[in-house]
Amino acid sequence: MFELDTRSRKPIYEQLVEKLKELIMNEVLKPDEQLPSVRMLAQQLTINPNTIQKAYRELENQGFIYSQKGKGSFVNPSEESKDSEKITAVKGELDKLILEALYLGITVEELIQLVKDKDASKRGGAKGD
Amino acid sequence: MFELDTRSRKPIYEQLVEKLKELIMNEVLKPDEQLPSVRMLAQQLTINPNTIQKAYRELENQGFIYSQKGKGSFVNPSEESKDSEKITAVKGELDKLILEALYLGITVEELIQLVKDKDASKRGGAKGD
DNA sequence: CAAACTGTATTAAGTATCATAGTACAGTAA
DNA sequence: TTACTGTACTATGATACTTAATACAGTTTG
Repeated sequence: MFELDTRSRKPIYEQLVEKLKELIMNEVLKPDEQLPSVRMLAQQLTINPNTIQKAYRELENQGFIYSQKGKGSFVNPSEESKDSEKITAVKGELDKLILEALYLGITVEELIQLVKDKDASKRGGAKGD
Repeated sequence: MFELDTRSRKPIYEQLVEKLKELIMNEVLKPDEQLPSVRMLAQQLTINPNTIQKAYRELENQGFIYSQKGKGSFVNPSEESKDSEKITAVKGELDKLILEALYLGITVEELIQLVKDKDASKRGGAKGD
């Protein structure tokens, strides 16, 4: 289900958060679908359950999932996870990256195409990666 | 010259790298212009010289500046810092962020406008921030 | 009820990173 | 020489990451 890079400078739980976010945003994991349990996923990835839980807690804080004691963790419908603070933050990040892209010589047209492609793959449901 | 957030979860040297990158990419710091020396900047920001040097080393690794023993550190002309690995990496980051932006409900038109605005402020030399 | 799942919390230990401090060496320019 | 530059190294304290071992609380199934 995942590939984690142990020798990366990025913490394992962060890599896990990124991967799961991607699966949720690409609707590979559907709204209200149950995620693998903390212990199950830990066993599959050969990682400590605490690390998994840390990732799940982070995903919950970011609004991507919700957890219920005794039941499990589930994908939060996207409408629930939209808040203005986050939108502002993402726009700020985008601003930085676009500046860097332009500085590196990537053209405006290329960037626009990147946006359009991503939108198409989202609507079409095709695999964007 | 800078504002650093000590209570941030981000390391000081990383914040410094980000700020300096921005100044370089916005051409506030011109090509071949000399940066403040390690010790000077450390004194101004009230942080340890080692931390400054770590930031400069990182900027040098990323191709944004070059340093000469006994002389100082200088802004690398942008042509020198374009390498394909980096372009690929930035595109990958952009891909992730665009997906997240669309997921949060930001429209394609908004994103395209963001790109155009950034390009305009770059060409016009106006302050984009 | 009991067993087997769920999420959650806590403590401990080892490792790594971050930041500071102090010192030192090498190259450049007045 | 003097006073700048970048660079390197050791040491120390604080914090973050990861693993480990338990433990508790809630849900579901038999």
